[in-house]
Amino acid sequence: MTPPTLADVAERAGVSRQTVSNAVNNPDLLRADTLERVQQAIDELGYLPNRAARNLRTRTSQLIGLRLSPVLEGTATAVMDRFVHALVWTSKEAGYHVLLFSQDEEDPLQGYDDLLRSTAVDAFVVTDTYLGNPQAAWLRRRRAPFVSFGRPWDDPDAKHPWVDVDGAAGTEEATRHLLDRGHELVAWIGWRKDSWIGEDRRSGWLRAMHGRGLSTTGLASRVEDTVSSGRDASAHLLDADPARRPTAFVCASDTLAMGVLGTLATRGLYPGRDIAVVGFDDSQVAQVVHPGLTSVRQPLEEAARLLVVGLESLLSAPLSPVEGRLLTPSLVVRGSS
Amino acid sequence: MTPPTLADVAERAGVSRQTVSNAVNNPDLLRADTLERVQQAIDELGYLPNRAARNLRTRTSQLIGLRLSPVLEGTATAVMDRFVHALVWTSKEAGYHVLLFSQDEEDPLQGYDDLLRSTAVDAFVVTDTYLGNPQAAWLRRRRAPFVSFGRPWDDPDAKHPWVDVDGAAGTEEATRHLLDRGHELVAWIGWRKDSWIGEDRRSGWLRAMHGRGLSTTGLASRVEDTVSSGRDASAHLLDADPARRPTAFVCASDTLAMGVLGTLATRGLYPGRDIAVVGFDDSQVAQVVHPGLTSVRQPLEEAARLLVVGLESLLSAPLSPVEGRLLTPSLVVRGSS
DNA sequence: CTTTCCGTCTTGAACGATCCAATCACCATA
DNA sequence: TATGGTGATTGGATCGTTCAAGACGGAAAG
Repeated sequence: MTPPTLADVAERAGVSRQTVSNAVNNPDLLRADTLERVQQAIDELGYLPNRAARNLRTRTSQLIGLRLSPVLEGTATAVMDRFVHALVWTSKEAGYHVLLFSQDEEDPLQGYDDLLRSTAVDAFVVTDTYLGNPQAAWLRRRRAPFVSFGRPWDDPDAKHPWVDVDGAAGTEEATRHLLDRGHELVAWIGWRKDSWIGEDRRSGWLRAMHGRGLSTTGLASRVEDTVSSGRDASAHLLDADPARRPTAFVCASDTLAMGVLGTLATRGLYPGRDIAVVGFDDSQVAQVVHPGLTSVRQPLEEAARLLVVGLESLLSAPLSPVEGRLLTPSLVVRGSS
Repeated sequence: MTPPTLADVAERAGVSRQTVSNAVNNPDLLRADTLERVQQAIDELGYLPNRAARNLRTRTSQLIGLRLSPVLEGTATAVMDRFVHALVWTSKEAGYHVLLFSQDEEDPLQGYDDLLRSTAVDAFVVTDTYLGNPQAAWLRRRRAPFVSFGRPWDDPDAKHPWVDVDGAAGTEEATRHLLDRGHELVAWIGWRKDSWIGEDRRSGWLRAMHGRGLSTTGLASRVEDTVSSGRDASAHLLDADPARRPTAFVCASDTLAMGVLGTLATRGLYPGRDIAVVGFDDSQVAQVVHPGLTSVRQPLEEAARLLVVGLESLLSAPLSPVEGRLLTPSLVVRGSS
C-alpha cells in the first residue's frame, strides 16, 4: 500500500541504507556486483526516493515556481501557453518540475513570498518584466534565485540571468519582407509609448524604413493592445492622407493585426492582395485566420531551454557570472502578405 | 539567511515546539493569551512551516498533478489555457498548488507513475478522457486519487469524480439560436465518428433540427479537426445540392468554424449577413476574428471549482459516494450569426 | 482531604531521505 | 607476518515538522 522505502530496498538487497542511497545518487562509489544487486532490488520493489524526505534533507524541492499572468480575454496572447509547455519540457530534462501559482489581487508579491518562506520552490521564472514591475527588484533584495524571460529594461546592472527575444529584429525583418515585396508605405501600429517592449518593436520598423531611405511620417500609430484599437487605428491611417495611404501594416501584436484585418474585411479589401498585414507572436489566431496572418514568431522553446540552463548554473554556482541572452525571432509568412 | 523554524518561534515565544505547531494547525487548543504571544512571534519572524518537513510527516504534498497535453499548432485550442488558470486559482483557495508535467513520448503513463511513487503529488486532474485513453483505468487500478475533466465515456461505472460540459446542450442551443433567426438549412461540421465528444455535440444539432421538424439530410459532414478540413467541408456542402444549400453552419470546434469563415471569405460572402457560422469553445480566435465568431463557451471556471471540490472530498473521505457533474455551456453571440 | 477530571502545555519519537565519520575487507608492499 | 592504503560499507545524527503520550495545575466531586 505505502510505497517502498530505502530501508525496504536495503533489506531486500542485503545492504545498508546508505549503500542504496549511493546506488541512486553516486553509483560509481559501489562495486559493480553490489550495484547490480541493489538495482535489481530497486526495480523489483519499484522504489523511487520519497520526495518530501529528500527535500527536507537536501533543502531543495526540485520545483520551479511560475506565476501565471492574468488571462486577457479578447486578445491573441497564446504566447504563454507555448512557453509554459516549453518550460515544463525543458525543466523535466533538467530534473525539475514546474509549480504554478496565481497572482494575489491585493499583493502581487504574496505568492512569491509564501513559496519562498515555506521553501516550496528552488527558484522562480519571472515573465512579466514590463517597466515598473516590482517582482525582479523584490526577488533580488530577497536574494531569491530567479531567471526572467524578458530583459530587465529598467535595471541595466541586474544580477540575474535573463533571456529575451529581439523584438526590434523581428519587426525589422517583417518590414524588410514587405519592402522586398514592393511596398513603400508600410505603416506601424504599436503600443503606447510607455511600453518598452512596444518601443523596441517599433524601432525595428523605423530601422528598416530608414534603411531604405523611406519616410515614416504619418505612418505610425500607438494605441492600446485591443482588436478595436487596431481596427480604428488602421482605418484612420487609411483615410488620413490619400497621397500616403499605407499599402502594408506592421503591428506590435497579432491582436492589433486582427483589428487591421477587420478593417480590411469591412471595406472589401483582401489581405495580402490589396493590403499586406504582419502581426507579432504567431499566435493560434494568426495560424487559423483566413488567409493566414504573417507573423513574427518567438523562439519560445529555445528561450525556455536557455532559462533552465541559466537556472541550473544559478543554483549550482550562485556566484557565477550572470548573462543575458537575446534571441532572434523568425518571420512566418502566410497569406496576409 | 535560512528561514526561521518552529523551534525558533518556540524559543522566542517561550513555549514548546508543539505549542507553536498547535497555534498554526489547531489554534483552538491554546489559551487565548498564549495563542496571541505565539502568533506575535510568528509574525515577527515571518515564520511559515517548512513544506518538505510537513509533507514528510503528514504524507501529503498539497500538490495536484496536471499533465499538459501536447500543443497542437494550427488549431484554436485555447481551452487549456483558461482551464489551467481556473484550476490554479481554485486550487489555491483550497490550499493546493498545481504541479505541471509533460507527457513522456514512449510511455504516456510514465509521468504519473513517477510522481506517484515518489509521493510528489496528492492527486491528479486528468483532462484527456477521449476513448481509449488508458490514464483513467490505469490510475484506478493503481488506486491513485484523481478527478477528471471529461466524463468516462467508455466506463459507465467509473469510481472517480468527474466534471464535464454538456456538448449536446451547447450545440442544441447554438442550433436553436440559428433556427430562431430564420435559418432552416443549418449544416453540421463535426469530427470523425469515433470521437465520442464529437458525436455528443452532433446529437445536440440533430435534436434541435428534428425538434423543429427539419430534415438533416445532406447537411452533415464529419472531418478532421483542422482549418482546411473545415474549409473543404463547408465548400462541399455549399456546392452540393442547390436546393438544400446551407444558410448556416454549426461546427464542433472553432477551428472548423474558422475554416468555414475562410470559405466565405474566398467567395465574397459575409459571415452573419450571407451565411451564419457558430463555433465551439469560445477560443481567443473567436473573440478577435472579424466580425466575431459566435461560439459555445464552456464554463471552465465552474468546472475547475467543482473538480477541486471533488478532489477535496476524495482526499478527506476516500470512500465517499462518487459523483459526476454535467455543466451546461453558454452561447456567446457575435457578428457571425 | 483525597480523588478524578479537564484544559493546557511539554517531551520523546517518528516520517524517509542524506551527510558524516568510522569501520571493515581487501590487496600490495616491506 | 606485519603494515599501510584504498575503496566499499556501516551506524548514527540530522533536516523541520506532526503525532502520541505524559506532566502539570487547578477545579469539581467524593
